[in-house]
Amino acid sequence: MTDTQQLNHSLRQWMDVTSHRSMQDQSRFVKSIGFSMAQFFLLMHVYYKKQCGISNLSEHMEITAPAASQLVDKLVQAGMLERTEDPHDRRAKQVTLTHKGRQLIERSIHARFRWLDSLVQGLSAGERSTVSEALRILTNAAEEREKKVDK
Amino acid sequence: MTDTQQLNHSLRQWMDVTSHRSMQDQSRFVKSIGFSMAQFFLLMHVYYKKQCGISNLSEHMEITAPAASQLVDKLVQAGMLERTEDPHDRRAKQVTLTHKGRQLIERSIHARFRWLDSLVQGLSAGERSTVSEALRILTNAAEEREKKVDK
DNA sequence: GTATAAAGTTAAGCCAGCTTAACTAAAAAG
DNA sequence: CTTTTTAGTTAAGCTGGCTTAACTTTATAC
Repeated sequence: MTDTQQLNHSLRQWMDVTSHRSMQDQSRFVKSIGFSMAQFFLLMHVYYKKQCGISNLSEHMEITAPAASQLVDKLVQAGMLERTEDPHDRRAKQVTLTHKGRQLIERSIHARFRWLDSLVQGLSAGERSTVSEALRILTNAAEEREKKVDK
Repeated sequence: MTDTQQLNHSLRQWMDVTSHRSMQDQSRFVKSIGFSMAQFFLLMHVYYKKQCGISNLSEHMEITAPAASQLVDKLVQAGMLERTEDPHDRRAKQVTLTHKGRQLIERSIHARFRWLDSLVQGLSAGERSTVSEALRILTNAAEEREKKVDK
């Protein structure tokens, strides 16, 4: 087996295991906090964007502007989002997370983190350092890639 | 920084990057094939269970039995699931994926796989082997853990 | 400065997925 | 062999998220 085949195999196996897990966990978490997937996705996007407008959200989530507007509305009412006027363009709105909203997303990330954490709990010191190094490599690669996509 | 701290840091960073990505991709994929999240989750569960009953699904997805029954119904009509009578207990139904259903889930896994794949594309040979080894370790750990949970 | 385009909202209506209630049929318990 | 429990379905009704259509307000083009 060549190195490339080896890697492809590892990737495939890993995706197979995690695709199951992560969806399940995510969906349970979202349900447990009483939000819908749509609402959660939206909050997630704002979390990573830090700040964005309605049209950005609608584009990103592949829904119409009214749908985005309404979703934001409910999340503002729920105290998760803040919607303010863009000072540079008074037509536009700036949507940002409130403290409460940010906490929620961070809790969800932490919940996912715990699963991975429990996995490495049983590993030897050597295995841990290999995993640690690999994750560092992958994270960097992901960030590099993100930059390119953002153009 | 100790090894443990190092690992924790790597884990946290990685989760931060992937939690964004994977949800987004998943949601886009599901939308693109014209299914709902609920339907997709259900298919996913059947895929990993190989075969299961309505009550199992309802329990697993945390919805009522009628809801599960109805979801299954639509997916049977869509040609994704097969619903047969359990020979050992004629009250129960055995729900399994059709060929078409299995293909769909495999395509979704493959779609996620492609993202990871594109990440490792730019890595050096040394980095690749580290990543490959780490994924192997993690996959094993996940499988071990799964066994325990299943008791 | 008028016309056009863009950002967002409001309103009306549709559909999917969920729930509860009421039911059928088969198995398990007594 | 009757009673109770279990597995699943059907029906009615609610809600949430989505869409299109119509509108307001601000920015951009000519």
